[in-house]
Amino acid sequence: MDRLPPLNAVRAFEAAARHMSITLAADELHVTPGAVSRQIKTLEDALGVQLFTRGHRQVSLTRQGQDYYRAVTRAIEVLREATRKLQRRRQRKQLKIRAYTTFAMRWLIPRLSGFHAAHPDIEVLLKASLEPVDFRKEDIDGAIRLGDGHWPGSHTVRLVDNVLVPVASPSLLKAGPKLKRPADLAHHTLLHSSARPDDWGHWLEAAGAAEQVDARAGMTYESSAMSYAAAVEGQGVAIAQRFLVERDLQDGRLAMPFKRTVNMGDYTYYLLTPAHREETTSMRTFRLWLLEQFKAA
DNA sequence: TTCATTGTGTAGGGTTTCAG
DNA sequence: CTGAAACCCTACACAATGAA
Repeated sequence: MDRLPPLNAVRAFEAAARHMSITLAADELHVTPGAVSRQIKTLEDALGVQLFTRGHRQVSLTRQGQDYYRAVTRAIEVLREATRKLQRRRQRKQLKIRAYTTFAMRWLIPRLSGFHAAHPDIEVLLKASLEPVDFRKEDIDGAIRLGDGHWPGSHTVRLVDNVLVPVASPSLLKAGPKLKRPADLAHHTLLHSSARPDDWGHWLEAAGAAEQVDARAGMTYESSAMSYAAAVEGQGVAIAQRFLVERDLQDGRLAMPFKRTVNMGDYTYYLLTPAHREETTSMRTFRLWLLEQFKAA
């Protein structure tokens, strides 16, 4: 049977062997000498090996006791080091943040290195999921969510204007079927995200082309990030949330065939933090940094 | 059914005391 | 100073019971 020895007994043995005295060991461990003596006896019984020879008013290690002591010292050092590491990690300020995959991939992750450079002591752990936020059940410090700004139990900070705009690859616009008026979208493949099925409808309505173009037609992807990637590849025209494709527009991977945009108003992205906890300084730093990023954009 | 609470027996670990 | 015996306290596992 592969069992660990009684660890308290090992601890007592280590202290006694180091001091070469039961009394001093007991002092260190804040117990009586009787307790240490008993622990060592327990250990010897468990191992079936004599570790100490008891002399008059002193103890000394047996041969096997010396070997065991060396091994125990190393093991305790490993344990001590592991504990130190763990505590260092705890002391480092961690922020667990939840965000949508698309938001994380297209916006947050590309900017996070800037945050780490500015605040090396704060470690941001990102989690992606669509689940509703419940700060009492889930171990997270904050979440970035899409909604109308009303989440019971959460403090909310509005992050950005969510503006819908059609995007497509420049090559598609040059070589594909003409795309002068919104009604021409009827001859193009519309790219959708299943998480945001109504975006094309909103935009076509605003553009006055809801009659001519079927807002449901086209191809649907699981996330907006996938539909944007499809647009970059020239597979069709995606309806994008503008701040998530800003870099692609700047770099020329995507272009806007129409100037018309639809602002979703208060239905946009918010930073949620638990209302029942006081804001930590790291969270405050992160919140201010987020807002700064959006202001700069 | 499921979960929380309460009661009970047991093992482990502590102290005190005393002999060597 | 150590070891052993007697004794005490506490935590834990497990079962029984009550509440949702």
